[in-house]
Amino acid sequence: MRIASFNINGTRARLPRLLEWLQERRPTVACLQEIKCADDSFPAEEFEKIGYRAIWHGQKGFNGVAILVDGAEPVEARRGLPGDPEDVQSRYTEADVHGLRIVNLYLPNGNPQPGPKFDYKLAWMERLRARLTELLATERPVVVVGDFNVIPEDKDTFSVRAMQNDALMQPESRDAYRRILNDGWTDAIDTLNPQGGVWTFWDYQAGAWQRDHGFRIDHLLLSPEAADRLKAAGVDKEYRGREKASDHAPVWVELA
DNA sequence: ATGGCTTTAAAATAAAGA
Repeated sequence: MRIASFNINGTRARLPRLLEWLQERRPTVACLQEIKCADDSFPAEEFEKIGYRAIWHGQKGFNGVAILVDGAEPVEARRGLPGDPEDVQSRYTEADVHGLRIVNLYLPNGNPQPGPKFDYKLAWMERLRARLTELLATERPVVVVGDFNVIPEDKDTFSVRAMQNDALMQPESRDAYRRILNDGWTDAIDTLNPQGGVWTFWDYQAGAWQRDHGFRIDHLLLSPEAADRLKAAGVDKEYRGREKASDHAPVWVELA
């Protein structure tokens, strides 16, 4: 089965592109971020028409995550990241699909840094680590995907210098990501591409796509029970070059 | 680069993104 993650940057603006990708690539599970719509305006029926059932956690204007499953009903296991009752941003959802726990997240960007948005990002990452530790303890296959907004290492960006002051690659952001991995998660794309140079995001500005000025911030993390089943992982890069594309490309992992 | 585009919301600009 193939599990994909795609920051689509607006469901309505991107709907034809999204339906096209689903039909061409047919992932078993498609996790979406930045659906940018309220719960009652998510176009679930458009996905049902092509055979996908969905759960979603929307928010008017920005954020928002959804999990789509080919030919089966995702069973919602959690909505929202625990640890802060004051946090109302829609960035986290979990579902059970075919014996797997799927975690879909949209981690806060954190810019500008330093500042309250960066503090929120780091606090969110600690809350995430706490929740993922609970999931590791279940000793079940768990797949954690999404837009992490973290460039894990220097090999994951076209230019360290261009990004050096960005929240995505501050030492605090990287350390928090590393702490999560060290708990026992496998970064699927990094494991299969240890040399780096794999991008999942290209800015709309400054001809970043044309110059291949990208970086890797969309990640697929596997619990040990899921990592045992890892067959392949990759980026559907060509979708970034299409008309009205998102600034992210889909990423995916294939499990036995 | 002190955001060079692009989205949403909403009716002209503003916020947010990475």
